[in-house]
Amino acid sequence: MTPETSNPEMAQTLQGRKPVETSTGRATINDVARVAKVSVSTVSKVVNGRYGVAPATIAKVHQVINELGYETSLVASSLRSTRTNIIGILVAEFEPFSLELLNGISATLRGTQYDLMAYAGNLSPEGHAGWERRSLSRLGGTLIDGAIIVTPTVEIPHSSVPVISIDPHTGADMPISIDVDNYGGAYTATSHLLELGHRRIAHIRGREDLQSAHLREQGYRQALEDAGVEIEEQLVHHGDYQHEAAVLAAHDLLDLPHPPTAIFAANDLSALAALQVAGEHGLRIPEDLSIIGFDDIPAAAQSTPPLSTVRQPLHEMGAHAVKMLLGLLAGEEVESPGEFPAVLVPRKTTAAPDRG
Amino acid sequence: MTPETSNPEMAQTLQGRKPVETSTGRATINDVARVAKVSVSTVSKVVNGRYGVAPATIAKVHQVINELGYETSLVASSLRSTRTNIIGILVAEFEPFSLELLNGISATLRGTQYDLMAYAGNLSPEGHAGWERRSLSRLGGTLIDGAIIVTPTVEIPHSSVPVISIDPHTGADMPISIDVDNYGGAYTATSHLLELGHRRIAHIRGREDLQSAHLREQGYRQALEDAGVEIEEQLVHHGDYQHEAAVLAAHDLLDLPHPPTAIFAANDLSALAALQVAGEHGLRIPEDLSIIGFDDIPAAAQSTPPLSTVRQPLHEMGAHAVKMLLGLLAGEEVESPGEFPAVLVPRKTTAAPDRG
DNA sequence: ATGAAAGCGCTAACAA
DNA sequence: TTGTTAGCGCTTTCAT
Repeated sequence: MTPETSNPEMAQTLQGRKPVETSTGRATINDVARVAKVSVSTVSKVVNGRYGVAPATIAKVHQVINELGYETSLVASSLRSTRTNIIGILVAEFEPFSLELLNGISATLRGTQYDLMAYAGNLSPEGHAGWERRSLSRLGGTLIDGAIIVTPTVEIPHSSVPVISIDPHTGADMPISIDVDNYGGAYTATSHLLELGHRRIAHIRGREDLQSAHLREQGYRQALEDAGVEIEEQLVHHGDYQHEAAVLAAHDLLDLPHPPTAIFAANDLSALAALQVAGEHGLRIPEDLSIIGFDDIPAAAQSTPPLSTVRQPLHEMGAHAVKMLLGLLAGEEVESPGEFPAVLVPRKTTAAPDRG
Repeated sequence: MTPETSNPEMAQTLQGRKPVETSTGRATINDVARVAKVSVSTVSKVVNGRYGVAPATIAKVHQVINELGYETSLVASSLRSTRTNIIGILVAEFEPFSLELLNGISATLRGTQYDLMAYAGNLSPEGHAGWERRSLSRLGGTLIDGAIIVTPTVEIPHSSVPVISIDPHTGADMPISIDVDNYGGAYTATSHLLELGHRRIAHIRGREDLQSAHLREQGYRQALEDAGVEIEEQLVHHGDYQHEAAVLAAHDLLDLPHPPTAIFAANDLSALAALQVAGEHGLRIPEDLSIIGFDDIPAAAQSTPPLSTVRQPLHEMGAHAVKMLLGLLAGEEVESPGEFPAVLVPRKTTAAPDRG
């Protein structure tokens, strides 16, 4: 119960002009209170602009705050109060897809009262299923006022804070979510190849447990069917949205006795992998093989040749997520919007098949 | 002092199989302790794998944890203990530059014990000077074990956690920092223009209070001088690394009675602005005007025509920052590395001046 | 092997 | 107008 708990050396600092640091390198509200000779609650009131503090006291406290370089601890205050004015965005990792989204989210949040905290906590030893539940639970309710979860793979439990999910990969009982038209985008990509004159069009799949992958495959199949092209099952190859598997897939596909003239990969990462493998096979792109991806990540524009793809309007999707979340936070009713349109971005990896 | 503080409804849940939720939507260590009929300290020991708990107790506690979906609160535990295993990256905002860096940082952190938290807290009403100090103070010492600060503009105070700064824009007393060769990059960009045959080369400056801007201008001036080209001061125009000012600058420059045939902008954002203005002036790029930027942000590759620029190896710089920070965290001595090389990326906005 | 109790830095009733 | 007090959820001695 003795009040001399910490940093006794700063007891009479107001007269000495030199800036004061706490021994631990960080001033606490207690330090401020002691130096200013007021109670911690008074300091708290000043810091939070509450009514009922004498002007002279306010001035004194502010002076000490400046002297000590005091800044309220996010952690401590968030533990006690409900509002933190921080929006959390939870991602499995910071790859191009999340980064694009983050860009749109950040831009939309500018000028509002909210700060943005992006958290990637995929590093659990048990693999990464359920990262979203863990992260949300660890941050939710205290640190952040609301969350945007990117490509969650499992159901999000009803959490203590409002949640919006972007491009959820399960079909299930998600909270309010934002999605691209996976089916339509795949249909568009495949049709583009068809219109160029391709008939032997292969597909490298996405992760089997994710609904987006299924929808993209369905779009692909439907486009072929509508064009009256029979689907050869050996041209539909396993993949999982990652580089490794796509490299394998591309090898298998190109080693076929009668290889495809075009490949539609379920995402850009896979398409880029196929592009690389095609090069190793001595194939010229797009003369010998057309390749198209899905997502339009930044790297797609920078490959040689630049990758044709289908774009998810990630920027707009992020922006929309923010608007919905702010609505939720303001206590409004919000509804999931329809699917965002996927648009064809033809670059240099698609062309008519070489009839030579 | 009564132990029945919260969630009394989950008192006899072990027999009922259905999953239990707390009334507030989030189970706490107290809920677990009560349901498992042990003390909170025992639960804490189990969660953190401390010695001295009976196997049977461990099993029971784990079972309850699963039932309740309990997850330790980052906020609460970080308030009490020193280690959080979270690295913080502090940015003014999530723009392309920081995002690129984040990408490299994230990749390097993968597989380590650390999670990554990126925080953008520029939204203070007083403008954004000093955001780095505030953010660091708010998160440091408790939430994060170490920090990487991107383009800090003021001196970083000795903080309670290890700090690495990337591309600090002051020349001053920074903590360990990572930097690109601003001078050399600017020299390279200007030389590129010179070699193409340009003589009337304009420069749109960066923010005057930032050292990087001065170095880039010096590189520009030195390259001209070394080439024996006299500098016309009216061709060196104010800018501040932002779109707005660059638009103004480009207008002024192109409205000159004897306009430049080439522009070296202090960063890509400014160059892209110039590109846009040149279009409005009816100029063909690169026939009528060459433009080169600095940074190589993703948007640079996607403009029409794609922007020639000088690249900062942001990925490597981020990776290096992580390595140094991990070293610091492990108690090792680390030194600031030399400047990272800036490399010329000629794209389609630079060409020999049109002699027509 | 287990639990009681103190306290991390802060906010918010409530008293004075 | 100011201070006292009781926690937020957790970790950590220190008893038992």
